[in-house]
Amino acid sequence: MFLYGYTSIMRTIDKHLQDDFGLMMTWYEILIMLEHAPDNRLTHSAIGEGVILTRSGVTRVIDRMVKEGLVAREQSTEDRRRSYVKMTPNGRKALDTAGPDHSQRVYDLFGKHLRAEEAPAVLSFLKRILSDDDAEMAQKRVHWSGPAK
Amino acid sequence: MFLYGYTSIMRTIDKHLQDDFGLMMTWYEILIMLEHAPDNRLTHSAIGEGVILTRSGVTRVIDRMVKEGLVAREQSTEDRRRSYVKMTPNGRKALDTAGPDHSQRVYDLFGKHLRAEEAPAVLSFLKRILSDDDAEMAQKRVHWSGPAK
DNA sequence: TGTCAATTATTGCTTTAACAACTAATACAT
DNA sequence: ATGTATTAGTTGTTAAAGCAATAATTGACA
Repeated sequence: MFLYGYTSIMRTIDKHLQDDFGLMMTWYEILIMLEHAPDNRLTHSAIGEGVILTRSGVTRVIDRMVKEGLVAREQSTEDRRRSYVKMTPNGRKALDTAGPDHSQRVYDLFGKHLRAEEAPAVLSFLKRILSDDDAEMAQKRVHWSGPAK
Repeated sequence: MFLYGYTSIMRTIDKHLQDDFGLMMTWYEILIMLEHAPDNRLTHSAIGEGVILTRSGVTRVIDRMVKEGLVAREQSTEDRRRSYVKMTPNGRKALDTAGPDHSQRVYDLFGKHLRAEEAPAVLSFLKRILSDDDAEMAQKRVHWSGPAK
């Protein structure tokens, strides 16, 4: 079954990241997001959308990451409700350390198995699934972002 | 990103199952396993392997399912350490009710997007990933099944 | 056959994350 | 301009699941 396989693989990846680098997978993904964000910082909401976490979830994850020195919070000046989360040098270091190893692992588990002839079919299939899900999520987001109605 | 998309889809499925039928996805999967098991019953360990849950996790999930009347525990007579988990008529009813709807949903989210020309490539790709993961899990299982060493 | 090892399940404790209620700040409408 | 609605984030509480330790059997072998 798909579900089984995927879950199992995710566990594997997660465990490696944690055991080898002390990084929760969520942390890793947040660091990746920050790496690509302008000025290496994002609001809580942006993070929540990227990682699929509720607002309270984000608050707490960030709390832990702050405690570990991977990110820092900066109050926004334009909109004082907002908190920016910014990657610290320490955070970047963690990312640089874990990154190659992690990529390799993902490659071993997924990419390695993708043969050239299959690539187009597989990719277009996945793309279709995801874009469809995005559409569905767009509606959900209302629900997500606060108590519906 | 794969991770994002998959997680998001899983959430969608999970939420529907819960909202519409009051079934946790794990419960649903356990019921499916039981449906195909001889005499509709399995030991805790077997369930744990199928659903990817630690032993304590299984104990507790089953506790809840028992409380909901979906399954019942039967002490094994041959090996008195074992507890069998058996699907109750109520459990079957729940499965029959949720099944078609759930299948449809999975189809909408995944299957619908698979075009005939792509099917062979996608399937063989997935198969390779999973079989490789199985191999890796075989080693893990030691780890899983009890404190390593 | 008696001791030591392995297996099966349960329980205590901790962590992660969701939901709901709340606070603070900003946007909008009249 | 002021009251209402929205939005951003935090906190309290609860549920699910992992790890470690334990109990109860069963297996192995010497």
